[in-house]
Amino acid sequence: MDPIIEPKVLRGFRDSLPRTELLRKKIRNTLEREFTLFGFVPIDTPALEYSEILLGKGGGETDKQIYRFLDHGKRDIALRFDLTVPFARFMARYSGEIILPFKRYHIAKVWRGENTQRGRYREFTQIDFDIVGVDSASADFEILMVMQRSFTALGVKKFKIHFSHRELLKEFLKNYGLEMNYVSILRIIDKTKKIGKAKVKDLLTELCAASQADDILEFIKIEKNDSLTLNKMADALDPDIEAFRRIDEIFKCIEECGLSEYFSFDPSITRGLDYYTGLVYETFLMDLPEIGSVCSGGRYNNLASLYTREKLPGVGSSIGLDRLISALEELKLSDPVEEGSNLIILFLDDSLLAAYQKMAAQLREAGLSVDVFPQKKKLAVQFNYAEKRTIPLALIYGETEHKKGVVTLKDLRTRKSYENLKLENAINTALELLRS
RNA sequence: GUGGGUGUAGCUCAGGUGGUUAGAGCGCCAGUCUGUGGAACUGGAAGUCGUGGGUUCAAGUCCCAUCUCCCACCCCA
Repeated sequence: MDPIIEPKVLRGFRDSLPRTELLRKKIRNTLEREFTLFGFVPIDTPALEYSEILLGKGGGETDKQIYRFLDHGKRDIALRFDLTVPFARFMARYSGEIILPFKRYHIAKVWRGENTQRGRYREFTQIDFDIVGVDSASADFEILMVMQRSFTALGVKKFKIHFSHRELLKEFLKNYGLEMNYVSILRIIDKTKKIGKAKVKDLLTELCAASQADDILEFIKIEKNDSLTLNKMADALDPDIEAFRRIDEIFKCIEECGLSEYFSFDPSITRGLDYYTGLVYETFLMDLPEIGSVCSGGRYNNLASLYTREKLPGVGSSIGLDRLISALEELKLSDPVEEGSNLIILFLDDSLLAAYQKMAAQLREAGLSVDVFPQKKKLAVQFNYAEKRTIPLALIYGETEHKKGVVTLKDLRTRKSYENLKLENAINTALELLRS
């Protein structure tokens, strides 16, 4: 005998069993329905791109742990590690055909060769949605509302979208002459929720004076309510700057739509990525704060600068589907998915094989999803199979039924039989039982 | 990438200080039961002890390497 090859999968990669896959599909459908209600349209891009496209000219591969290799034609290529960079390339390529403002969503797998951990894989699905081609409060708010609607549609009740505006902090740091450390300071502040204020202060004092670190921490603190927080910031800065006006307008939208309970102005939100220029936000599940943000993003003023001279502002958001699913499961918000069909036709007699298939076709015509047990076996085995696959109904048709020209329908959930039914009556009864 | 832990049948786990053919429960298959299943009983299949080396007369048990998963850092989704 040949040796057996172990059916293993690559580290950080996973199979998805029907139960999981059905759940993923359901969540995708829910989200896609929301996106569509807002007028977003789907796009897709290739998994593989020229490395130059993904890495930029400098080829800063260090951070992203990109899967990169030569193909058979010696092309230097790589697997996409996010959906934003391919989107930028996409926009540059089709700038002539796409009508702006453009609202798209993109649900696809991405790959990163990073070290694995629970909820962190090397292949995972990302859900991005963006509005590009405008820089306006309306677009900013619309993205926030898509997020709010999406989580509500998924059945999440207690969540909060924390948002801020990067310009505010930038201005603040400029006053202190710290703008050259802008990005490093942003990254440190971004960790506040995770590592706590004391540690953040330690890290900050490596970059500036201790008193300045205190001032920064004071600046990013959330006050009792949003307007107090805003007032504090307005006192520290020139209250006339554009960022305040933008935040004001967003607040008006939130209030007007009655969504205040879902939003919180939080100056400690900065996002680690350096391409954000305006609004930034993260979403937290109140019953599961430890998993961090489940949906975040922000405004950028130049999406595709690497690939085109055209300036393309936008605002967008990204959800990690895998993390979202494990969160929903932990919160018991993902109702168990039925993986079976509606009805199974039991196999009692070899001579009736064709009759079973014909009946199945008729039942499917009526909109039922139908399994035919594929071979003759003990009834107990057939019933057990149906039960394991959570098939609620069974159709029994053997010699006795065949002679009488009737069928027996059985509700496997209640174990109640409905005998001597004509097939049409059985179909109606089945549809009725499924509705209950 | 750095540091720590882990790995025995499909699943959950037993297997003091190395010693003959590696066990249990659940699950699976078959039968008792020629057309109405969740019970019981009887029997059965199933394990390269993660993988590869080494030490030893002898290794699931000790040593080394490697892989997996988990935890922290990093980074983020």
